[in-house]
Amino acid sequence: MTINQDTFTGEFSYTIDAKGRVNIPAKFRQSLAPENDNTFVIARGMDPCIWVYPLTAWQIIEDDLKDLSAISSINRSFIRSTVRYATAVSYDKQGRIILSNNLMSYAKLEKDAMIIGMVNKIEIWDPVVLKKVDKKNLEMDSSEYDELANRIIL
Amino acid sequence: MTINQDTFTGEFSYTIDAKGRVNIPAKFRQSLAPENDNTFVIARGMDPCIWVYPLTAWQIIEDDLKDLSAISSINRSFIRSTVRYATAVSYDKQGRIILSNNLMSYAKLEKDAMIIGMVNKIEIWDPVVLKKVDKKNLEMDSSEYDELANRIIL
DNA sequence: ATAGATTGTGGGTAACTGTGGGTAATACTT
DNA sequence: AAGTATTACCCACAGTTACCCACAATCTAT
Repeated sequence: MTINQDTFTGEFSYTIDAKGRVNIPAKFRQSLAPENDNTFVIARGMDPCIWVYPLTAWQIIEDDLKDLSAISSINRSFIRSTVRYATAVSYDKQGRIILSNNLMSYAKLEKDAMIIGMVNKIEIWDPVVLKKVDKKNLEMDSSEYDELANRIIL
Repeated sequence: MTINQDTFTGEFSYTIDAKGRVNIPAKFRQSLAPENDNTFVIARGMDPCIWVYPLTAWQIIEDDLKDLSAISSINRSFIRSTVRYATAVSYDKQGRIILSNNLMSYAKLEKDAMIIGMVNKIEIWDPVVLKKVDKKNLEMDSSEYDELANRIIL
């Protein structure tokens, strides 16, 4: 059962094979809208992970980039760095996509991968890196975090 | 007789079987609005228990999460920690849902489960953990508790 | 009190999913 | 142009999941 089209939740553990292929969780494939044509766009995440967008969502991001002049230079440089390594990838009959070497080494991915639904996109993490970042976040965020929780969680 | 749609009250005791299935109390199933399509979303509770939302209630949370900008790292980690363990689950012909291993170990669930109506959502507790938390709350909260009671008329 | 329906619990089976590898087609190099 | 490397597509299999049926206990109604 999927929640919404192009909406992803949950955490899954997969392995990357010798050819650099990872499975996209069946649940995510099912919630991908048909217009996307079995295609995602992989890009550099702002955290040390790979971001995976549905094709059509990525197209909207690209359109927004055209209005970039209005935005600060900091945002421009961040957008440049995330967009730069973006690649469209379709999954094969078994539901796998191929990760580029660039992105794999950026996210320090090797054999194991944690795939996390982030509502409008998907993240692919190396388990060790993820654990580290989790720990760091636990130590840092709490007050703003609580404020968010009060606003959003019922 | 149900009180309101998508509103849950009362406490029930159930067993989790070898496949990780628990029954949703018939009373709760009956008060679940038809738009939910026999589907709940299970997620990590703020206490060591599982939170169970009606699908449509969860969709509202998701929509709010979509509006958070990914540029802020706090937003990102908040989204990640909220959505990560969230899974949509429909109940089967016998009225059972399947709990993920992740959530079961988070809530220390094994064989027995207490299912508690929390008005807009449902909580699933391990009986032992629940008893402990109840006891701790009794010792601590009394002043805040009174203050709440003054605001909400019973 | 009894019959019928409903509810909670257990198990079986067929379809699907994740993972590995193979082969043909394409691109690259010299 | 021929050989080599890379990519795209196909097949196979084991483990898991989703779905179905069964039954005992409880509740409802006459």
